[in-house]
Amino acid sequence: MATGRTHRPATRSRGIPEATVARLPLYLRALTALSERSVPTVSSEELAAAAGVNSAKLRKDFSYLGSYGTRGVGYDVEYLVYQISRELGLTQDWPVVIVGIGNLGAALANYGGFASRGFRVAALIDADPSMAGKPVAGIPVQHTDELEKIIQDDGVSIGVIATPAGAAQQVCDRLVAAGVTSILNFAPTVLNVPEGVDVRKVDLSIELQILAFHEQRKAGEEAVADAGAVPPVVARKQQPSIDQGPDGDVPAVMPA
Amino acid sequence: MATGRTHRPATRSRGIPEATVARLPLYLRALTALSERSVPTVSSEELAAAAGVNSAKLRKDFSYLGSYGTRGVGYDVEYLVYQISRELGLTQDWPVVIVGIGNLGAALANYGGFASRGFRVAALIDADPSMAGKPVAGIPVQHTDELEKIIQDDGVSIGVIATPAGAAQQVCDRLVAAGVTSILNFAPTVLNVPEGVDVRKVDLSIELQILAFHEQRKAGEEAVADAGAVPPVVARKQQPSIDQGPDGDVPAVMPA
DNA sequence: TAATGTGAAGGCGTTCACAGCT
DNA sequence: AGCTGTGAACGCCTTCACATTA
Repeated sequence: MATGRTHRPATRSRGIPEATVARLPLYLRALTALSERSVPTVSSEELAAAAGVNSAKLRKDFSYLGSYGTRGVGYDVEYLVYQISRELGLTQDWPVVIVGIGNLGAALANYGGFASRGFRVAALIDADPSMAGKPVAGIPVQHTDELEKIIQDDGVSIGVIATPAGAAQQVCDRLVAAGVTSILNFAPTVLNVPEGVDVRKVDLSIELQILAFHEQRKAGEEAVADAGAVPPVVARKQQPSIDQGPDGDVPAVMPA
Repeated sequence: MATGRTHRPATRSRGIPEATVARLPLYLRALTALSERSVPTVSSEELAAAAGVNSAKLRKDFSYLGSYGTRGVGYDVEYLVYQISRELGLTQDWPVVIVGIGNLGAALANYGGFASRGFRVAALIDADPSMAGKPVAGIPVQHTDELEKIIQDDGVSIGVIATPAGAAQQVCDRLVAAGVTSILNFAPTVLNVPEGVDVRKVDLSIELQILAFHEQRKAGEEAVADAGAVPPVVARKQQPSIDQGPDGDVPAVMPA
């Protein structure tokens, strides 16, 4: 253990489950929409529908934050917005650096959702010297050489990596060495970080592959459902060999 | 139940856990890298390290696919690449449409990882008539009016939504009506879809908020750890009020 | 001998169902 | 009467530890 302090906070029952934390932003978004429509209170049922979860889960989630509802009535929208914002740490300002200002980095820099909720783009950083000074989303791009200085001067603790895969680990190492402790990684690579640094990844390719798996499965189920009946009118794509037995069977291809 | 067929496939033990499916692309990526370096075999320990998981989990994951390893030796890299690709449905070609060619949509269109693994950008679609015909990533943008025709002609079953939040549900409805059954949603909205349609979402804002939660927590732990000692040399940001008791306490703000 | 494949145990998250409060 | 808050049951996922096999 590198840090020499206990893994769980010493404070009492502050163990909000990770799954719950991941849903708080969803609730917050739905609540914000209600707030803008000046809706004063909302029931767990209504809010759950707006957030796309079931109401039991929502109530359980909220129970980890405290007893913020009123039985027989529901939740006070404004109050909940504040409580969840505070719990997520959005009542303070988080400066963020984006490294790698290609297509994706530029898209992120222009993303409005950033500023709206406590996040502020402190700097855009790119390794290409010809990018330096060029404004993207109204912010001048700075060269990678400045990375450490920017992070230290602005007290940046969250970094976004939007570089090519090959550069990601190196950028990550420099971010961490300079003091960044949370990283959002868009590069298709596994990042190695020391204990105490959080990494979340967003990976288009993985998401598509997961969809493809289920899509393939659907095609297979169709085939099963249609077995013995007429073939589907629109054969959307060639049927994959849906099954070849549970195990121990001969694969179609066995290299080497 | 809309489809009138059983929820689980009728075929035998093909119940690959969702968590496993989500990791298969990671393994595949690591294996592909090994394959390019002409590494013939790999142990669960090595491959797990490359994919950023522990080896027991990896072996369990692979056990759902079948017995593809050799005891005392490890896994044949090429063979595994093929098996996982097949399992994920990547041995066939998946045409994909991207709707909403703003900064993000353009970034996605230019993303190389697309073509590399079974996915092909069949069309780029945008509601702005002035975009029509303009090439992005070498592909001419088409107007939303063409959406249904494109999907049906090309047999597209996977759609990517990169529109503003306000347009997302409407686009989603049209995609689904035209035959799309898997959607990757980049818009910050909950999408309502009929049974049988898969939606995965990628939400920058949510990811950042989750990071902020943990970041805030770290700051709190530091404060606890440093209690009674000298303050940290670099006070990275103002300490959030780390805790105000487990529950039943008075909040700082109580609106209405 | 070395590393896979897998029962068994444990932990986490979801759902149920209802007690408790307004 | 209505809706929250939550113990309890359930199911999924992870981890352990070792029997099994090349």
